[in-house]
Amino acid sequence: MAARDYGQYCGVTQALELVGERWALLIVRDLLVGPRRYGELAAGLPRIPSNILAARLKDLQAAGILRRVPRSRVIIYELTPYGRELEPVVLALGAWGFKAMGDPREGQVVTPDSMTMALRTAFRPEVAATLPATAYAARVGPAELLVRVDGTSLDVLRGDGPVDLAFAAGPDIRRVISGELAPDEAITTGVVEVLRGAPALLGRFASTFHLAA
Amino acid sequence: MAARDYGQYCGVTQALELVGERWALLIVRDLLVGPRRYGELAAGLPRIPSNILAARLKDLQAAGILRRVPRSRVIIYELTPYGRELEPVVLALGAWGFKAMGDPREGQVVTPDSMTMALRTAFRPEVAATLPATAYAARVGPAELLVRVDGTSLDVLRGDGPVDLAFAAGPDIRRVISGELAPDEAITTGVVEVLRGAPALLGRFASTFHLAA
DNA sequence: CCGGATCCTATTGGATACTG
DNA sequence: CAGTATCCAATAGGATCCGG
Repeated sequence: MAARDYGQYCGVTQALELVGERWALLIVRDLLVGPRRYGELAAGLPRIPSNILAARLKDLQAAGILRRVPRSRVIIYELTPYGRELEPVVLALGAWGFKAMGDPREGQVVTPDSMTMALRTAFRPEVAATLPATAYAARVGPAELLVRVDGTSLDVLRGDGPVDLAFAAGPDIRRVISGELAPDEAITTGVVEVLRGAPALLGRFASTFHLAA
Repeated sequence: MAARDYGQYCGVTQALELVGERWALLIVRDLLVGPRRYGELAAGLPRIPSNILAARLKDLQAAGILRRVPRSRVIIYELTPYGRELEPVVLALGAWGFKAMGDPREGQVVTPDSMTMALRTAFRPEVAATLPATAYAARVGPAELLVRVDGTSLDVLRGDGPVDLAFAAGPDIRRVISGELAPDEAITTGVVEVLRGAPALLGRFASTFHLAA
């Protein structure tokens, strides 16, 4: 889309010329979680052809959205400050798309980076501020995340650490976040499996992360 | 983009599968201003081929984003409530893209609907609330808009009416909105031509509509 | 193995002409 | 006016290959 011109002098068209091409905003989505190597991006976007990934990285770099940083023999891609300003766009798209997500289709996966951004989208700081600081270990499919909520701040990390509640769930966790499925019901029906900690803490999780459907 | 699947169970990918195709969000942008006929959409998107416009309208309708409404012999396209919820996405894109807009390129036009959405993007209700209600007639290129600000509410309409300030400008009006160009300087350099009313009111306009660059 | 580049095919988009 | 139909150009997808 970049080269082809919409022919309008307008912020929206300008934005779409820079990040409107297929896959571009998904690369940005993953880089919003943190700097990534080429192979990590490819792994987080399993269906992207390698030539397209290479082309997009080039385009996004030329647009000043990301930077290639050589770091001890490997190349790291990271967003520039201007690229990071796309976060509201990605969050708004994610919140809107969330409502249209039905049940997972055949072959659809949940990646750690997409899950991280989904949690950021659903995070309600004003609710979290009223609750005690809590750490969760959330496994959704193959994505294992350490989620730390403290006051109005949210951290989602890969890796382990001490947590108050550890649980595993399938993509149906969406129905808990949307409020369609009550936390205790999610546990009794097996949608969420509590691995460690007090099952009641899942209610706190559901209050902290919520998006209307 | 719609049929081709990103293969992820994620709000962002879901959104991009529905509105990620070329031209789709521009159709939504224009429909956010108001219901439009096929020919009006085509006029507001001068470079869209008619087959693409027809295809997008079909896709967007199938996705539940817009509706075709037969109204007294003609067909009107209007957003559904779900489609209207894309407004934050379009505003976020517009605000981000605004910063990357350089000077207008050859052949780029400003349409009434894109200008309307740009004003909505730049509107600062918290500033407007501190100022007296004001009506402006703004002509930017061929787009002539009646802009009414009252308290925290903004109305942008086509057509005429009594105004406090009428002015004409080129695309460089962007530099006033970004704060690059002071209102009085815009007038003395001819970037903005005041047609009726007190030139000092352009300062009020610039405070009311502002987007950082 | 990582980070791409290349090649070829399949789809999509663009320009224009045409029709109810 | 509100779209279809057609044909060509541009992009995306998929497999494979290459250099450090």
